[in-house]
Amino acid sequence: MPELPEVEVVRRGLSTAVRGRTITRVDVLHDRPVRRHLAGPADFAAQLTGRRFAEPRRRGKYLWLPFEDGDALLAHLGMSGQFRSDEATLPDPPNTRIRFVFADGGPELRFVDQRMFGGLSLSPDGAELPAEVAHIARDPFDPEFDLDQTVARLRRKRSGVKRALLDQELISGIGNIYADEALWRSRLHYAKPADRLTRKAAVGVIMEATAVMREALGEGGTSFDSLYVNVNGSSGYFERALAVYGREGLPCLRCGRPIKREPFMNRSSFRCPRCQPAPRMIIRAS
DNA sequence: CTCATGACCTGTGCGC
DNA sequence: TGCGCACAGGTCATGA
Repeated sequence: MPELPEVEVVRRGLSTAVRGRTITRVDVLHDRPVRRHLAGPADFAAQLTGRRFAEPRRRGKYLWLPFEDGDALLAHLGMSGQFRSDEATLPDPPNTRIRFVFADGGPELRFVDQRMFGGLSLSPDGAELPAEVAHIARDPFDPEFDLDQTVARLRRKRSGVKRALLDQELISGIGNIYADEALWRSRLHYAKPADRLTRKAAVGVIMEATAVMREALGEGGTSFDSLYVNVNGSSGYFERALAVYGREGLPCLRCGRPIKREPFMNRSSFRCPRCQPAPRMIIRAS
């Protein structure tokens, strides 16, 4: 589930659930999600114990939870990560990997991750911008996001436009769903060379990506009342608002032609064959 | 430097 | 019923 809007929903949920609360115990139930904490699981638990959470932050799909006395808990949800805030009396959800217990005896925080591509680590001095996140570009919700600079860099990429949109060092937060949605709205084929986009087209596809993520966040916000976000994608937003993603064989909402699914970058791309035709082959000089 | 590819994991649903 | 395979919303290391 987690692209920018979903991660932002989680960030807001964490703000409500853990800000101002002090950790008294950390249980590492599986080592893999703390693999990037190089000092090991026991050190991870020891370092966090006794710390109090401040306001959670986000860049792109990365989350970090600063502590009031410095450092931060760095988190990435990967493909299947969730944070859950549950009363301590309730059993762990399946695939619970890390459990945080708090001094106030209130709800526990549980990091749940089926595939374990995500993970947690302690980022020393990471309150402002963790070193692990420094290579990630600003996302379009960032007040300092620079559209002109991003457009200029996009138009220098010698790759297909979808690959460029997914490049978290160019613009962060966009994943497979919102890339496909932005391309459909912009009537662009995923393989259109980024450096053949007009300035207008480049601006347009970034604006559409931003717009679709903003709409998705709005949907997530209205239905959000706990930390649970459905990994299976059965939330209302996905049923109602996606134009192409996951709609293979269904009619294009603009022209009625059946949506095609094609492999691209070891994943699926969905497009309308009429609205988003394959680009003409370009023979580059030298 | 840039770009493309496969590895990293578990679980589910489908066709046979 | 059981098995094998395709597939799942991400990132990173490693090659060319």
